[in-house]
Amino acid sequence: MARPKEFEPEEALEKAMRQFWTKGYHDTSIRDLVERTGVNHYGLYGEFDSKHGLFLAALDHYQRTVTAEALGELRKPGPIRRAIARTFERLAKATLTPDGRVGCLMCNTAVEMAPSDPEAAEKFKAHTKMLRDAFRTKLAEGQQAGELAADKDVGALAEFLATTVYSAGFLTRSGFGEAYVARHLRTALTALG
Amino acid sequence: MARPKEFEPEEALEKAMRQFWTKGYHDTSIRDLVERTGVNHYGLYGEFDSKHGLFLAALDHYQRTVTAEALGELRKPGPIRRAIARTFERLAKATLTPDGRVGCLMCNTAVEMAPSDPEAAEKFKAHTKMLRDAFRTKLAEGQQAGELAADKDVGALAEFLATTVYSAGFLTRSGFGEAYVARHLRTALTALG
DNA sequence: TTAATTTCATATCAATTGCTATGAAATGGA
DNA sequence: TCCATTTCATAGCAATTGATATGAAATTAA
Repeated sequence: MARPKEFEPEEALEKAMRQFWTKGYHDTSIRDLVERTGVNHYGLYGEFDSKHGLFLAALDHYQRTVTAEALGELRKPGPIRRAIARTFERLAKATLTPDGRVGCLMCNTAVEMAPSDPEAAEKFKAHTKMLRDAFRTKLAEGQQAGELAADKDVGALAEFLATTVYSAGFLTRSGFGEAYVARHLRTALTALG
Repeated sequence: MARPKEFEPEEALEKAMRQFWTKGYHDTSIRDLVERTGVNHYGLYGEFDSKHGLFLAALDHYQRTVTAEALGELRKPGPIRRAIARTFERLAKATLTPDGRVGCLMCNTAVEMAPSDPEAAEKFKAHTKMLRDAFRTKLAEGQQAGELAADKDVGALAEFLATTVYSAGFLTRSGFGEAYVARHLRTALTALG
């Protein structure tokens, strides 16, 4: 019994996420977000309370979509090295979007916001945990199957692989080409022995 | 035959660098820099032209001091693994300052500025080259001495180690503790075989 | 049709941004 | 001492920031 919204919240969130992903938090203005999403101030604030609230929602959206999707590779059965390499490939591909070499939103956010924004830092930590847990499960599976030496520290390797995901995003955003990133990932994988 | 300056340019540059290191470019205001350096607008602009000019000078200063100093470890004779581990230790220590867990200024800058600031991106690339060249020289030396398998790709490993330096800075800035960072560096070193 | 309700579009707010202008203060040469 | 020169301290500039206020437009229940 009122005027209907002219936008889809999920769609606006997706667009806002891409804006933050490209330009970061501080260098993205409300006006940028209004222009990008096509949603006016009233709509954005009604849905997300503030610029900061929208930002946190965008971080959740990133983890729920981009990351969760790529980690699907680790849940497929098969040799661990191939599964991990494919996960890397998918995540590396996600660092290149129509907006350019945007990198990884979580890596970008950690660098820009973690020291000064506890809420953003917490979202980042949750993201890292998601990566680490997914890698650890697959690694433990591989160790049991004899694909990974028994004396390897699965926990340490899982942390290492999670950090490597951020490294790939970092390299892409920094301007290094796909070959450079691929070389880094290949070298990192040798740590599995 | 005029009023003398009341500040030391090099000292002001050092303080400005630490401000950018802590808060990044966009979130550092001229007023922050004036307060931190103790130098007034006139002095800063007379010496560095603009906020952006001061930022670029701070990047040079970082490479000339913090980084160059740590890479000294690689020029000492001795086993390569120990030399690299010590370089990592020194660079990791530099990510912790009186301002807190600031990370690596070049890593921070690459994430924040590289896509939108060609001049900052160039400074970052020069920094990466400095790291990579230093690692490559030491690795080649070690390979000749038989410390590194002959089939190892020294160039790829040098790139990997350079990126690992940024990873350590990233982890510290993100809030991970020293043990976490040390574990990452130890795992990364296993890529040397 | 009317009235109530919600969204839309726009104007505007105080605060902050990078930067410049202005005049006083401090030096050394004449 | 007086003057030219340079720096200092402060005020102020237009532009932009995140956020809010206002009134018109669109919808449904009555």
